[in-house]
Amino acid sequence: MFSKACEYALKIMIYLCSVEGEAKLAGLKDVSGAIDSPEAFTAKILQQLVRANLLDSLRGPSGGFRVVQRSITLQEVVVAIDGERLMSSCVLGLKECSGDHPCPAHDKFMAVRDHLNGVLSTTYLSDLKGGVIEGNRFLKI
Amino acid sequence: MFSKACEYALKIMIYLCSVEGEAKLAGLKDVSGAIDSPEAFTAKILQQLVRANLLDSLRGPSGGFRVVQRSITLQEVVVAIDGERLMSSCVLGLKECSGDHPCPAHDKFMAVRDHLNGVLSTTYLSDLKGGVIEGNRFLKI
DNA sequence: ACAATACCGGACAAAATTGTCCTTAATTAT
DNA sequence: ATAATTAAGGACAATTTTGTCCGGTATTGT
Repeated sequence: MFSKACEYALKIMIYLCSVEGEAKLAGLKDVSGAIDSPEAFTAKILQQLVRANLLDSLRGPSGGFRVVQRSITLQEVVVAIDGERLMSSCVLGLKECSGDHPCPAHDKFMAVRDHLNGVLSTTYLSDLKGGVIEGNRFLKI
Repeated sequence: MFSKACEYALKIMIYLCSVEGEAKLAGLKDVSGAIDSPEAFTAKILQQLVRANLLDSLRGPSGGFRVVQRSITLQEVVVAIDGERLMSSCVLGLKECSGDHPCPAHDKFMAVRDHLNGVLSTTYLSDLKGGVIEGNRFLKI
């Protein structure tokens, strides 16, 4: 469904959202520890999220990463890492798959995709952080 | 969503279903031509589908491939190529993601997955062949 | 029998994804 | 100022996925 990088990205964002509402920074080690991901690879994904303006970063001692100060949907995270592919491209891989040039599965999957897009575009990171803070939702194992 | 191999597999199966209801065989060239896929790679996927008992094959002149004589769901095709991964594994990649050890997105995606599984397990190849035969659904471009 | 056809299967190659290493640049605290 | 800390970024390595090539085997028609 999502690439491995995108799975990490979602966990990163949810984690950073759950770690203090205010201004606290989490470093690379904190992040990769919290989500149990390879450190160097996690660094690359953090960079992508910073460039996509979903995270702020600060260097130097006591530096780290922080979620940008606004509401962020799961869709924004997915698009930042995996692009629009999942949202818009044909499940059978047709270059042009539209109402007047549909693949055989077009209608069936349209409904599923709309459902998925609905969830991704209406679910905010803040909707998910609660369970992590309370300790009844998990980011690893 | 699906691997490229799985996309090809679905197109292959739909095509073979649309090409005569009865006993006609289609060769590798027919298939890869009909779905616009690389021939040698298509051959590999055809082999996998034969081994998964979704296709029959016959060698020699006038040989080729044919859909096995029974109803086949999209789910069977997807599982044969991509495995259970899409159906059962956690969208955030947790090894164990269940009711009592859920990831933060567990509930949200459970609904999407159920929807997807519903479509895959209740849609038969025969439900899709009509549009291809009539020429208003397409397997390439 | 023999030649032509068409699938089988193993080895190999290319590309994409995932993951690592190491140097540089920025910032902080002493 | 200097040393310690932390992100940035480039190069590289491993793995997986996608795709190719070619000799082997079965089958058909003559």
